[in-house]
Amino acid sequence: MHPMQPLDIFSYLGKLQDYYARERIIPSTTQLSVLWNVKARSWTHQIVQRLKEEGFLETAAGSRLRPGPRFFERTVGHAVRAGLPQQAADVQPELLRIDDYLIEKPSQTILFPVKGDSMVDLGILEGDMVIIERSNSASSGQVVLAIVDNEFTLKVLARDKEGYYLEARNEKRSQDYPPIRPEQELEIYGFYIGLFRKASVSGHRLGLNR
Amino acid sequence: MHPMQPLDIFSYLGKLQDYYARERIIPSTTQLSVLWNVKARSWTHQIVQRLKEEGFLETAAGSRLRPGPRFFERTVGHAVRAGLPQQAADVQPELLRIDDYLIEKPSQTILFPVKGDSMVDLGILEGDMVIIERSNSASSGQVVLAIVDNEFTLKVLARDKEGYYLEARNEKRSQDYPPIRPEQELEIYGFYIGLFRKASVSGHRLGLNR
DNA sequence: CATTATAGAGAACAATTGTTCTCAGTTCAA
DNA sequence: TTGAACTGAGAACAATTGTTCTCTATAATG
Repeated sequence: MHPMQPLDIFSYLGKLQDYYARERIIPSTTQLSVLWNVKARSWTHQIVQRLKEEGFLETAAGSRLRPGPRFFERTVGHAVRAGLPQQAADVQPELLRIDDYLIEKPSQTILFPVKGDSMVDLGILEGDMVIIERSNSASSGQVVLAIVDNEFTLKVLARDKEGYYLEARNEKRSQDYPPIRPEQELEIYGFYIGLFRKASVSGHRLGLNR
Repeated sequence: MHPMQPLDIFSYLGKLQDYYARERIIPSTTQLSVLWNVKARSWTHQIVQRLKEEGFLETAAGSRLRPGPRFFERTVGHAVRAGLPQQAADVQPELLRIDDYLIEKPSQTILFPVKGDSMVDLGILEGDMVIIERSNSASSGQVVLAIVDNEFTLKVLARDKEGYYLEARNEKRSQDYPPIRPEQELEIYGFYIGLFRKASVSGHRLGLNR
Protein backbone atom coordinates (compact mmCIF):
# COMPACT_ATOMS: atom_id res chain seq x y z
CA MET A 1 0.00 0.00 0.00
CA HIS A 2 2.54 2.54 1.16
CA PRO A 3 5.79 1.48 -0.46
CA MET A 4 8.25 3.25 1.85
CA GLN A 5 6.91 1.68 5.03
CA PRO A 6 8.49 -1.67 5.87
CA LEU A 7 5.93 -2.52 8.53
CA ASP A 8 2.45 -1.95 7.22
CA ILE A 9 1.39 0.48 9.85
CA PHE A 10 -1.70 1.53 8.00
CA SER A 11 -3.67 -1.63 8.54
CA TYR A 12 -3.17 -1.16 12.28
CA LEU A 13 -3.93 2.53 12.01
CA GLY A 14 -7.16 1.84 10.15
CA LYS A 15 -8.47 -0.44 12.85
CA LEU A 16 -7.53 2.06 15.48
CA GLN A 17 -9.21 4.92 13.66
CA ASP A 18 -12.41 2.95 13.34
CA TYR A 19 -12.23 2.03 17.01
CA TYR A 20 -11.71 5.64 17.95
CA ALA A 21 -14.65 6.76 15.83
CA ARG A 22 -16.82 4.30 17.73
CA GLU A 23 -15.43 4.59 21.24
CA ARG A 24 -13.96 8.08 21.34
CA ILE A 25 -10.89 6.89 23.17
CA ILE A 26 -7.47 5.46 22.39
CA PRO A 27 -7.30 2.19 24.29
CA SER A 28 -4.45 0.84 26.38
CA THR A 29 -1.75 -1.43 25.01
CA THR A 30 -3.57 -4.44 26.38
CA GLN A 31 -6.75 -3.61 24.55
CA LEU A 32 -4.82 -2.61 21.46
CA SER A 33 -3.32 -6.08 21.45
CA VAL A 34 -6.80 -7.54 21.29
CA LEU A 35 -7.91 -5.08 18.65
CA TRP A 36 -4.88 -5.76 16.50
CA ASN A 37 -4.73 -9.46 17.20
CA VAL A 38 -1.23 -9.25 18.59
CA LYS A 39 -0.22 -11.71 21.30
CA ALA A 40 2.55 -9.73 22.94
CA ARG A 41 1.99 -6.35 24.50
CA SER A 42 5.62 -5.58 23.81
CA TRP A 43 5.04 -5.85 20.11
CA THR A 44 1.91 -3.74 20.36
CA HIS A 45 4.06 -1.18 22.09
CA GLN A 46 6.48 -1.32 19.18
CA ILE A 47 3.75 -0.61 16.66
CA VAL A 48 2.48 2.24 18.78
CA GLN A 49 5.99 3.64 18.78
CA ARG A 50 5.98 3.56 15.00
CA LEU A 51 2.63 5.33 14.89
CA LYS A 52 3.98 7.99 17.20
CA GLU A 53 6.97 8.59 14.97
CA GLU A 54 4.62 9.12 12.06
CA GLY A 55 2.53 11.59 14.02
CA PHE A 56 -0.62 9.51 14.25
CA LEU A 57 -0.41 9.15 18.00
CA GLU A 58 0.98 11.16 20.85
CA THR A 59 1.79 10.56 24.47
CA ALA A 60 -0.39 12.67 26.71
CA ALA A 61 0.24 13.51 30.33
CA GLY A 62 0.39 10.32 32.35
CA SER A 63 1.93 8.54 29.36
CA ARG A 64 -1.42 7.61 27.95
CA LEU A 65 -2.06 7.81 24.26
CA ARG A 66 -4.03 10.41 22.43
CA PRO A 67 -4.60 11.09 18.72
CA GLY A 68 -1.71 12.90 17.09
CA PRO A 69 -1.98 15.63 14.50
CA ARG A 70 -2.14 13.26 11.55
CA PHE A 71 -4.72 10.99 13.14
CA PHE A 72 -7.67 12.68 11.47
CA GLU A 73 -6.23 12.92 7.99
CA ARG A 74 -8.41 11.60 5.19
CA THR A 75 -7.25 10.38 1.85
CA VAL A 76 -8.42 12.32 -1.13
CA GLY A 77 -9.13 10.38 -4.27
CA HIS A 78 -8.53 11.84 -7.64
CA ALA A 79 -11.24 13.74 -9.43
CA VAL A 80 -14.71 12.41 -9.59
CA ARG A 81 -15.78 13.51 -12.98
CA ALA A 82 -19.45 14.09 -12.34
CA GLY A 83 -19.70 15.41 -15.88
CA LEU A 84 -18.32 13.10 -18.48
CA PRO A 85 -16.34 10.28 -16.96
CA GLN A 86 -12.64 10.78 -16.74
CA GLN A 87 -9.49 8.89 -17.41
CA ALA A 88 -8.92 5.99 -15.07
CA ALA A 89 -7.40 6.58 -11.70
CA ASP A 90 -3.99 6.09 -10.34
CA VAL A 91 -4.97 6.31 -6.73
CA GLN A 92 -2.31 8.54 -5.34
CA PRO A 93 -3.39 9.34 -1.83
CA GLU A 94 -3.51 12.94 -0.78
CA LEU A 95 -4.41 13.77 2.77
CA LEU A 96 -6.77 16.32 4.19
CA ARG A 97 -8.07 17.22 7.62
CA ILE A 98 -11.64 18.27 7.19
CA ASP A 99 -11.88 20.49 10.24
CA ASP A 100 -8.70 22.33 9.44
CA TYR A 101 -9.66 22.64 5.81
CA LEU A 102 -13.01 24.22 6.51
CA ILE A 103 -12.36 26.35 9.56
CA GLU A 104 -9.62 28.92 9.69
CA LYS A 105 -10.67 30.98 12.66
CA PRO A 106 -12.31 28.57 15.10
CA SER A 107 -13.16 31.21 17.67
CA GLN A 108 -15.05 33.28 15.12
CA THR A 109 -16.75 30.43 13.34
CA ILE A 110 -20.27 29.28 13.98
CA LEU A 111 -22.37 26.56 12.42
CA PHE A 112 -25.98 26.99 11.45
CA PRO A 113 -28.42 24.41 10.20
CA VAL A 114 -30.22 25.55 7.08
CA LYS A 115 -33.96 25.63 6.88
CA GLY A 116 -35.87 26.40 3.75
CA ASP A 117 -34.95 26.30 0.12
CA SER A 118 -34.33 29.90 -0.73
CA MET A 119 -30.68 29.22 -1.63
CA VAL A 120 -30.93 26.01 -3.61
CA ASP A 121 -29.44 27.56 -6.72
CA LEU A 122 -26.18 27.84 -4.82
CA GLY A 123 -26.43 24.23 -3.74
CA ILE A 124 -27.45 25.12 -0.20
CA LEU A 125 -30.21 22.75 0.82
CA GLU A 126 -32.44 22.34 3.82
CA GLY A 127 -30.62 20.37 6.49
CA ASP A 128 -27.16 21.45 5.43
CA MET A 129 -24.85 22.91 8.04
CA VAL A 130 -23.46 26.21 6.90
CA ILE A 131 -20.22 27.54 8.27
CA ILE A 132 -20.39 31.19 9.16
CA GLU A 133 -17.52 33.43 10.04
CA ARG A 134 -18.54 36.31 12.25
CA SER A 135 -18.14 39.72 10.76
CA ASN A 136 -20.03 42.97 10.87
CA SER A 137 -19.42 43.80 7.27
CA ALA A 138 -19.50 42.11 3.89
CA SER A 139 -19.32 43.12 0.29
CA SER A 140 -22.16 42.82 -2.17
CA GLY A 141 -22.22 39.47 -3.93
CA GLN A 142 -21.26 37.61 -0.76
CA VAL A 143 -23.55 35.13 0.90
CA VAL A 144 -24.22 36.48 4.35
CA LEU A 145 -26.06 35.56 7.49
CA ALA A 146 -27.93 38.75 8.19
CA ILE A 147 -30.21 39.87 10.97
CA VAL A 148 -33.14 41.62 9.40
CA ASP A 149 -35.65 43.11 11.79
CA ASN A 150 -34.28 40.89 14.54
CA GLU A 151 -34.39 37.69 12.53
CA PHE A 152 -31.70 35.51 10.96
CA THR A 153 -31.53 34.98 7.23
CA LEU A 154 -29.01 33.47 4.88
CA LYS A 155 -29.07 35.45 1.66
CA VAL A 156 -26.93 37.09 -0.97
CA LEU A 157 -25.96 40.63 -0.17
CA ALA A 158 -26.75 42.95 -3.07
CA ARG A 159 -26.77 46.65 -3.68
CA ASP A 160 -28.42 49.15 -5.97
CA LYS A 161 -28.98 52.90 -5.97
CA GLU A 162 -31.36 52.58 -3.06
CA GLY A 163 -28.79 50.81 -0.90
CA TYR A 164 -28.06 47.29 0.33
CA TYR A 165 -30.65 44.53 0.19
CA LEU A 166 -30.83 40.76 0.35
CA GLU A 167 -31.55 38.37 -2.47
CA ALA A 168 -32.60 34.75 -2.43
CA ARG A 169 -31.23 32.27 -4.94
CA ASN A 170 -34.14 30.14 -6.04
CA GLU A 171 -35.10 30.75 -9.62
CA LYS A 172 -38.03 28.38 -9.61
CA ARG A 173 -39.71 30.01 -6.67
CA SER A 174 -38.40 33.52 -7.11
CA GLN A 175 -41.85 34.95 -6.55
CA ASP A 176 -41.84 33.39 -3.07
CA TYR A 177 -38.58 35.04 -2.15
CA PRO A 178 -38.65 38.66 -3.13
CA PRO A 179 -35.65 40.83 -2.31
CA ILE A 180 -35.57 41.84 1.32
CA ARG A 181 -35.10 45.49 2.05
CA PRO A 182 -34.73 46.06 5.78
CA GLU A 183 -37.02 48.63 7.31
CA GLN A 184 -34.18 50.61 8.68
CA GLU A 185 -30.94 48.82 9.35
CA LEU A 186 -29.40 45.73 7.83
CA GLU A 187 -27.20 44.00 10.33
CA ILE A 188 -24.62 41.53 9.07
CA TYR A 189 -23.94 38.69 11.49
CA GLY A 190 -21.29 36.95 9.44
CA PHE A 191 -20.52 35.58 6.05
CA TYR A 192 -20.78 32.16 4.51
CA ILE A 193 -17.49 30.33 4.13
CA GLY A 194 -18.71 26.84 3.39
CA LEU A 195 -20.99 24.04 4.37
CA PHE A 196 -21.19 20.37 5.06
CA ARG A 197 -23.94 17.87 4.58
CA LYS A 198 -24.68 14.42 5.86
CA ALA A 199 -26.86 12.57 3.40
CA SER A 200 -29.86 10.90 4.92
CA VAL A 201 -29.50 7.17 4.99
CA SER A 202 -30.58 4.87 2.17
CA GLY A 203 -32.29 5.83 -1.03
CA HIS A 204 -35.10 7.50 0.76
CA ARG A 205 -34.42 11.17 0.41
CA LEU A 206 -31.95 10.39 -2.33
CA GLY A 207 -34.60 8.94 -4.55
CA LEU A 208 -36.04 10.22 -7.76
CA ASN A 209 -36.97 13.84 -7.71
CA ARG A 210 -39.31 13.92 -10.66
CA MET B 1 -26.10 28.20 37.68
CA HIS B 2 -28.08 24.99 37.53
CA PRO B 3 -30.61 25.16 40.33
CA MET B 4 -31.38 21.45 40.77
CA GLN B 5 -27.79 20.35 41.24
CA PRO B 6 -26.58 20.43 44.84
CA LEU B 7 -22.95 19.98 43.90
CA ASP B 8 -22.05 22.40 41.17
CA ILE B 9 -20.92 19.86 38.66
CA PHE B 10 -20.76 22.33 35.84
CA SER B 11 -17.72 24.23 37.01
CA TYR B 12 -15.85 20.93 37.05
CA LEU B 13 -17.32 19.95 33.71
CA GLY B 14 -16.27 23.24 32.16
CA LYS B 15 -12.65 22.79 33.15
CA LEU B 16 -12.71 19.24 31.85
CA GLN B 17 -14.22 20.28 28.54
CA ASP B 18 -11.58 22.91 28.06
CA TYR B 19 -8.91 20.39 28.92
CA TYR B 20 -10.34 17.91 26.47
CA ALA B 21 -10.48 20.49 23.72
CA ARG B 22 -6.77 21.11 24.25
CA GLU B 23 -5.55 17.59 24.92
CA ARG B 24 -8.12 15.37 23.19
CA ILE B 25 -8.15 12.97 26.10
CA ILE B 26 -9.97 12.51 29.40
CA PRO B 27 -7.28 12.34 32.07
CA SER B 28 -7.01 9.93 34.97
CA THR B 29 -8.41 10.63 38.41
CA THR B 30 -5.00 11.72 39.60
CA GLN B 31 -4.66 14.30 36.89
CA LEU B 32 -8.27 15.31 37.31
CA SER B 33 -7.52 16.03 40.94
CA VAL B 34 -4.82 18.46 39.86
CA LEU B 35 -7.04 20.01 37.19
CA TRP B 36 -9.90 20.47 39.60
CA ASN B 37 -7.78 21.40 42.59
CA VAL B 38 -9.09 18.54 44.68
CA LYS B 39 -6.78 17.02 47.27
CA ALA B 40 -8.35 13.58 47.52
CA ARG B 41 -8.61 11.24 44.58
CA SER B 42 -11.61 9.69 46.26
CA TRP B 43 -13.49 12.93 46.05
CA THR B 44 -12.47 13.37 42.45
CA HIS B 45 -13.90 9.94 41.87
CA GLN B 46 -17.13 11.05 43.47
CA ILE B 47 -17.43 14.02 41.13
CA VAL B 48 -16.69 11.80 38.17
CA GLN B 49 -19.47 9.52 39.32
CA ARG B 50 -21.84 12.44 39.28
CA LEU B 51 -20.75 13.41 35.79
CA LYS B 52 -21.36 9.86 34.66
CA GLU B 53 -24.88 9.88 36.06
CA GLU B 54 -25.58 13.01 34.09
CA GLY B 55 -24.24 11.47 30.91
CA PHE B 56 -21.21 13.70 30.48
CA LEU B 57 -18.75 10.88 30.98
CA GLU B 58 -18.73 7.16 30.40
CA THR B 59 -16.61 4.26 31.44
CA ALA B 60 -14.92 2.72 28.46
CA ALA B 61 -13.40 -0.73 28.26
CA GLY B 62 -10.67 -1.01 30.84
CA SER B 63 -12.64 1.29 33.12
CA ARG B 64 -11.06 4.39 31.69
CA LEU B 65 -13.12 7.44 31.10
CA ARG B 66 -14.36 8.70 27.80
CA PRO B 67 -16.69 11.53 26.84
CA GLY B 68 -20.34 10.61 27.25
CA PRO B 69 -23.16 11.49 24.90
CA ARG B 70 -23.83 14.83 26.56
CA PHE B 71 -20.19 15.85 26.70
CA PHE B 72 -20.32 17.58 23.34
CA GLU B 73 -23.84 18.81 23.80
CA ARG B 74 -24.43 21.15 20.99
CA THR B 75 -26.07 24.44 21.41
CA VAL B 76 -26.25 25.06 17.72
CA GLY B 77 -27.17 28.49 16.64
CA HIS B 78 -30.86 28.27 16.07
CA ALA B 79 -31.93 27.45 12.57
CA VAL B 80 -31.07 29.71 9.74
CA ARG B 81 -34.35 30.07 8.06
CA ALA B 82 -33.26 30.38 4.47
CA GLY B 83 -36.92 30.55 3.61
CA LEU B 84 -38.79 33.16 5.52
CA PRO B 85 -36.78 34.64 8.34
CA GLN B 86 -37.22 33.13 11.76
CA GLN B 87 -37.49 34.32 15.30
CA ALA B 88 -34.22 35.63 16.67
CA ALA B 89 -32.04 33.37 18.74
CA ASP B 90 -29.56 33.49 21.52
CA VAL B 91 -26.58 32.29 19.59
CA GLN B 92 -24.26 30.08 21.54
CA PRO B 93 -21.19 28.81 19.76
CA GLU B 94 -20.92 25.12 19.23
CA LEU B 95 -17.93 22.88 19.40
CA LEU B 96 -18.86 20.15 16.97
CA ARG B 97 -16.07 18.16 15.46
CA ILE B 98 -17.12 18.18 11.86
CA ASP B 99 -14.92 15.21 11.22
CA ASP B 100 -16.64 13.12 13.87
CA TYR B 101 -20.03 14.21 12.67
CA LEU B 102 -19.45 13.23 9.07
CA ILE B 103 -17.31 10.14 9.25
CA GLU B 104 -18.22 6.90 10.93
CA LYS B 105 -15.74 4.45 9.46
CA PRO B 106 -12.54 6.39 8.93
CA SER B 107 -10.58 3.54 7.42
CA GLN B 108 -13.15 3.00 4.69
CA THR B 109 -13.81 6.61 3.93
CA ILE B 110 -12.34 8.51 1.04
CA LEU B 111 -12.82 12.03 -0.21
CA PHE B 112 -13.32 12.91 -3.83
CA PRO B 113 -13.42 16.35 -5.40
CA VAL B 114 -16.40 16.77 -7.69
CA LYS B 115 -15.99 17.81 -11.28
CA GLY B 116 -18.85 18.67 -13.54
CA ASP B 117 -22.43 19.63 -12.89
CA SER B 118 -24.29 16.41 -13.51
CA MET B 119 -25.54 16.25 -9.93
CA VAL B 120 -26.54 19.84 -9.28
CA ASP B 121 -30.15 18.96 -8.57
CA LEU B 122 -28.95 17.20 -5.43
CA GLY B 123 -26.93 20.23 -4.45
CA ILE B 124 -23.65 18.62 -5.45
CA LEU B 125 -21.60 21.23 -7.24
CA GLU B 126 -18.27 21.31 -9.02
CA GLY B 127 -15.51 21.78 -6.49
CA ASP B 128 -17.38 20.13 -3.63
CA MET B 129 -15.67 17.37 -1.72
CA VAL B 130 -17.86 14.30 -1.50
CA ILE B 131 -17.39 11.78 1.24
CA ILE B 132 -17.43 8.24 -0.03
CA GLU B 133 -17.63 5.10 2.03
CA ARG B 134 -16.11 2.15 0.28
CA SER B 135 -18.48 -0.63 -0.58
CA ASN B 136 -18.94 -3.03 -3.41
CA SER B 137 -22.69 -2.88 -3.33
CA ALA B 138 -25.44 -0.31 -3.07
CA SER B 139 -29.17 -0.19 -3.48
CA SER B 140 -30.96 1.64 -6.21
CA GLY B 141 -31.77 5.21 -5.36
CA GLN B 142 -28.44 5.68 -3.61
CA VAL B 143 -25.83 8.08 -4.87
CA VAL B 144 -22.79 6.01 -5.71
CA LEU B 145 -19.29 6.43 -6.93
CA ALA B 146 -19.12 3.89 -9.69
CA ILE B 147 -16.40 2.74 -12.01
CA VAL B 148 -17.85 2.47 -15.47
CA ASP B 149 -15.54 1.14 -18.14
CA ASN B 150 -12.59 1.93 -15.91
CA GLU B 151 -13.64 5.47 -15.10
CA PHE B 152 -15.00 7.13 -11.96
CA THR B 153 -18.46 8.64 -11.93
CA LEU B 154 -20.73 9.98 -9.24
CA LYS B 155 -24.30 9.17 -10.14
CA VAL B 156 -27.57 7.85 -8.84
CA LEU B 157 -27.89 4.11 -9.00
CA ALA B 158 -31.14 3.10 -10.69
CA ARG B 159 -32.68 -0.09 -11.96
CA ASP B 160 -35.24 -1.22 -14.47
CA LYS B 161 -36.12 -4.45 -16.20
CA GLU B 162 -32.86 -4.35 -18.14
CA GLY B 163 -30.78 -4.12 -14.98
CA TYR B 164 -28.83 -1.49 -13.10
CA TYR B 165 -27.82 1.80 -14.65
CA LEU B 166 -26.64 5.23 -13.61
CA GLU B 167 -28.60 8.45 -13.71
CA ALA B 168 -27.45 12.05 -13.53
CA ARG B 169 -29.42 14.67 -11.64
CA ASN B 170 -29.42 17.76 -13.79
CA GLU B 171 -32.82 18.56 -15.15
CA LYS B 172 -31.72 21.56 -17.18
CA ARG B 173 -29.06 19.68 -19.09
CA SER B 174 -30.61 16.26 -18.99
CA GLN B 175 -29.88 15.79 -22.66
CA ASP B 176 -26.16 16.15 -21.90
CA TYR B 177 -26.28 13.43 -19.29
CA PRO B 178 -28.17 10.44 -20.58
CA PRO B 179 -28.42 7.36 -18.39
CA ILE B 180 -25.25 5.33 -18.38
CA ARG B 181 -25.55 1.65 -19.06
CA PRO B 182 -22.23 -0.08 -18.61
CA GLU B 183 -21.04 -2.18 -21.50
CA GLN B 184 -20.69 -5.23 -19.38
CA GLU B 185 -20.12 -4.73 -15.68
CA LEU B 186 -21.03 -1.94 -13.34
CA GLU B 187 -18.55 -1.73 -10.53
CA ILE B 188 -19.52 0.17 -7.39
CA TYR B 189 -16.60 1.81 -5.65
CA GLY B 190 -18.55 3.22 -2.73
CA PHE B 191 -21.53 5.27 -1.78
CA TYR B 192 -22.06 8.90 -1.01
CA ILE B 193 -22.50 9.73 2.66
CA GLY B 194 -22.09 13.48 2.59
CA LEU B 195 -20.08 16.38 1.34
CA PHE B 196 -18.41 19.56 2.34
CA ARG B 197 -17.73 22.73 0.45
CA LYS B 198 -15.46 25.67 0.89
CA ALA B 199 -16.91 28.68 -0.82
CA SER B 200 -14.46 30.46 -3.04
CA VAL B 201 -13.35 33.71 -1.51
CA SER B 202 -15.13 37.02 -1.98
CA GLY B 203 -18.09 37.72 -4.17
CA HIS B 204 -16.39 36.32 -7.20
CA ARG B 205 -17.96 32.96 -7.75
CA LEU B 206 -20.70 33.87 -5.38
CA GLY B 207 -21.89 36.65 -7.59
CA LEU B 208 -25.08 37.01 -9.55
CA ASN B 209 -26.02 34.01 -11.59
CA ARG B 210 -28.40 35.58 -14.03
C1' DC C 1 26.55 -20.03 3.43
C1' DA C 2 26.37 -16.43 7.11
C1' DT C 3 24.27 -12.21 8.45
C1' DT C 4 21.03 -8.84 9.46
C1' DA C 5 16.65 -6.79 9.77
C1' DT C 6 11.82 -7.62 10.57
C1' DA C 7 7.89 -9.57 13.03
C1' DG C 8 6.52 -11.52 17.02
C1' DA C 9 6.33 -13.77 21.72
C1' DG C 10 7.01 -14.13 27.05
C1' DA C 11 8.34 -12.56 31.40
C1' DA C 12 9.10 -9.14 34.61
C1' DC C 13 8.72 -4.44 37.09
C1' DA C 14 7.81 -0.12 39.02
C1' DA C 15 4.27 3.21 38.63
C1' DT C 16 -0.32 4.45 38.22
C1' DT C 17 -4.89 3.25 37.87
C1' DG C 18 -9.96 3.05 39.54
C1' DT C 19 -12.15 2.01 43.57
C1' DT C 20 -13.54 1.42 48.39
C1' DC C 21 -13.46 2.26 53.20
C1' DT C 22 -13.04 5.20 57.15
C1' DC C 23 -13.05 9.59 59.24
C1' DA C 24 -13.72 14.79 59.72
C1' DG C 25 -15.67 19.23 59.12
C1' DT C 26 -19.76 22.07 57.52
C1' DT C 27 -24.53 23.29 56.57
C1' DC C 28 -29.17 23.17 57.47
C1' DA C 29 -33.67 21.51 58.56
C1' DA C 30 -36.32 19.15 62.36
C1' DT D 1 -29.71 20.03 70.04
C1' DT D 2 -29.73 16.33 67.23
C1' DG D 3 -28.89 14.35 63.04
C1' DA D 4 -28.65 13.82 58.48
C1' DA D 5 -26.85 15.29 54.16
C1' DC D 6 -22.92 17.38 51.78
C1' DT D 7 -18.17 18.27 50.89
C1' DG D 8 -13.81 16.81 51.49
C1' DA D 9 -9.46 14.25 53.00
C1' DG D 10 -6.27 10.01 53.78
C1' DA D 11 -5.05 5.40 53.49
C1' DA D 12 -5.06 1.13 51.37
C1' DC D 13 -5.50 -2.55 47.53
C1' DA D 14 -5.80 -5.42 43.65
C1' DA D 15 -5.59 -4.75 38.82
C1' DT D 16 -3.73 -2.69 34.95
C1' DT D 17 -0.67 0.32 32.96
C1' DG D 18 3.56 1.56 29.88
C1' DT D 19 7.92 -0.08 29.29
C1' DT D 20 12.12 -2.86 28.95
C1' DC D 21 14.74 -6.95 28.38
C1' DT D 22 15.51 -11.43 26.44
C1' DC D 23 14.42 -14.89 23.24
C1' DT D 24 12.69 -16.96 18.67
C1' DA D 25 11.23 -17.63 13.98
C1' DT D 26 11.10 -15.86 9.23
C1' DA D 27 12.65 -13.31 5.31
C1' DA D 28 15.82 -10.93 2.67
C1' DT D 29 20.60 -9.78 1.53
C1' DG D 30 25.48 -10.21 0.92
